[in-house]
Amino acid sequence: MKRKPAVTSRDVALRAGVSQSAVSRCFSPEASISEKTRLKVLNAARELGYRPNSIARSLITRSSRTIALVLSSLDNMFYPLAVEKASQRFQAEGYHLLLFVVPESDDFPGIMDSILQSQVDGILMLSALLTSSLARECVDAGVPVVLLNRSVEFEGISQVYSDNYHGGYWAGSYLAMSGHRDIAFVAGVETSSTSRRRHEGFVDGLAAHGLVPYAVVHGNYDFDKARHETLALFARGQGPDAIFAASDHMAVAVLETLRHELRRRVPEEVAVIGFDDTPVSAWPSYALTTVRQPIDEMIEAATSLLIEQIRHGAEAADSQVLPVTPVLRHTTRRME
Amino acid sequence: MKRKPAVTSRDVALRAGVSQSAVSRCFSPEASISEKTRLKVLNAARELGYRPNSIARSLITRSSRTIALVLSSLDNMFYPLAVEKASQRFQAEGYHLLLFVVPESDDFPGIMDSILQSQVDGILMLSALLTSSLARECVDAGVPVVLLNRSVEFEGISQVYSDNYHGGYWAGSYLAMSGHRDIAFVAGVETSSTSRRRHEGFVDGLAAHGLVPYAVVHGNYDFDKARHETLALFARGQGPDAIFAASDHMAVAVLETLRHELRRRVPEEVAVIGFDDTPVSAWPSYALTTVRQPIDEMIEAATSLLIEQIRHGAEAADSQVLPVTPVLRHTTRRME
DNA sequence: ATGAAAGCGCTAACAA
DNA sequence: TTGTTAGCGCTTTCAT
Repeated sequence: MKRKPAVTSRDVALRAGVSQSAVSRCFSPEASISEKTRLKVLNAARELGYRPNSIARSLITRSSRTIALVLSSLDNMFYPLAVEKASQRFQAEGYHLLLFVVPESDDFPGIMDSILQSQVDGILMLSALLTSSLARECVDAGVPVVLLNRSVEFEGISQVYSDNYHGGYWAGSYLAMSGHRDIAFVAGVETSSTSRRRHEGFVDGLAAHGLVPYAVVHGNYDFDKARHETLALFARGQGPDAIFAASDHMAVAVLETLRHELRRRVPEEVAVIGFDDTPVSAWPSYALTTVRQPIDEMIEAATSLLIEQIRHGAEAADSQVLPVTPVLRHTTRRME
Repeated sequence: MKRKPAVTSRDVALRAGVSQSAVSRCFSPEASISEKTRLKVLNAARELGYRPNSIARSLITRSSRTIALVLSSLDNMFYPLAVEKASQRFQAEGYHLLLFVVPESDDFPGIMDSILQSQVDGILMLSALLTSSLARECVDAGVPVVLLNRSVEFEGISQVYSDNYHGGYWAGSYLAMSGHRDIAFVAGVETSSTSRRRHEGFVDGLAAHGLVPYAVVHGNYDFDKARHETLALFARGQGPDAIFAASDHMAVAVLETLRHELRRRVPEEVAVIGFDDTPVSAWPSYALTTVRQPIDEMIEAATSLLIEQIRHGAEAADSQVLPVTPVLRHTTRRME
């Protein structure tokens, strides 16, 4: 387990003929040190292959300069994209990223414990697993948390989300205005606030045109589950003439099932709308009409909020909601 | 920056009326301690909300129980899948994952420095950026490295890769045997050993049937670049009657371009083969014939190798090559 | 089984 | 500007 004894600042000090603290100062930007000693130290350091031990530094500064990024799956491209963007931002700010992929079924309190033990400076949550008691633990431990597209009934925690309600509303009313009457919703995970808000918006959007949903099924944000539910939707009766899915990932599953298993033409027989606007929805084979979430801006806002809160404490906790944008492509009919 | 003073083992010791080392022992599994004190300590710890500080532990044990996972992009689904799997494996072994997404253009030596400073116990490289001098630094620093689907001219570093050469060979010879004569290759990044080996295999596979490539273009593993190169392939002359792409991600770009921009029927006019077998290639709209990389097994092998090496030192360095499997779907014609 | 004491490698007062 | 000193919170001898 142990490695060969590493080169320490003392070794460098000895070799450079200066004190250990001089070496330390050499490696912290704002410390004052003469050019002469700086050079001596830097030389000795290079010769010895010295690298400051950031663990020791963290211990004393009480800051690991590390952020925990928590999510439950990477198979919806929304998440890889978010991770990539977050990684860039944090790297630019001098933070490392500790990644936790926690399947919904896992022992989440245990994971939270392990996250808190790891002394991260902040937590960026893209997963729906944070209960309010867990949230309280974070706040008690003084660890800033920002939730992305999640919500928890606990204040003092920042949240960034897109306007899921209006996205759902737009989808519902757009489909209604396009002349559809039997409009189904493929929801995400039942407990997810994101899916619930989209659902609510959708229902209200339909209601504005005197409609109620043809059916609501649960796709759990999962490809295969969405496929099965689509099949089920058409198992008896006519089936819907339009489907709104709570994510592009599920919308693609719906589309594939419609075209290749149910032999329905899209959008002529059944229209489809997704949510997210991940790259796949722009691919010509799908050309999916969808509700765009401004993912880059969302990550931008979330990281800024988190860093702000790390620097200035809990009073910086805040929430932001970003607008969504309809993207019209070819899985819906042109209105009139 | 600093947080409220955390609860330390001393606080717990005071409260429980035992020594600080007793508290420490309580939280290390193999230490000997009486049931009585254990209970006292555990109670005090709970009351105080104590959580061992893993930074301090790392400092003394010289092991952060953290692995650096380095990759250059997440937009090819191969990588998110790999990350997810790796995360599970490492989590199960009690390691944390530090994620580094390093665009090829970035200052890689600088990043390596930052990785080494962070005192990770090991590095899993899914990126092609490790030069041999950087590799030497890792070995000098005593940090085990495992390369996945990469290679570097430096020994003492473990490598895990799939049989890229035979994958390429199969693609080339299969297309030749299916009666194609003008077969193009859409390569990945020029410097990537993975793409090069696929290329070599492909060329030899054609040669076995007396063919040479119709053309070789560079898609850089990028969707848009692959699309442009596909367009270029058909810009003058007839264009190829079959295309082998070094990744599914590019193969999808090829397919989309072929069908929707060039109006070629696949596989009747042009056949397409990809590489990876990511989920997208199984989607009915593509039904992409491809060469499957056993991604789970690859990650499994790589993580095992890395953990082995962390435990038993550099002499455990080893390499493994895993077999690939052709997956016949509908972007190629049935032979004869 | 338990406690005292010695650090791990570093930063941050404080003095000089 | 520099060196001295005192820890950060923990694990790990070494006695007891």
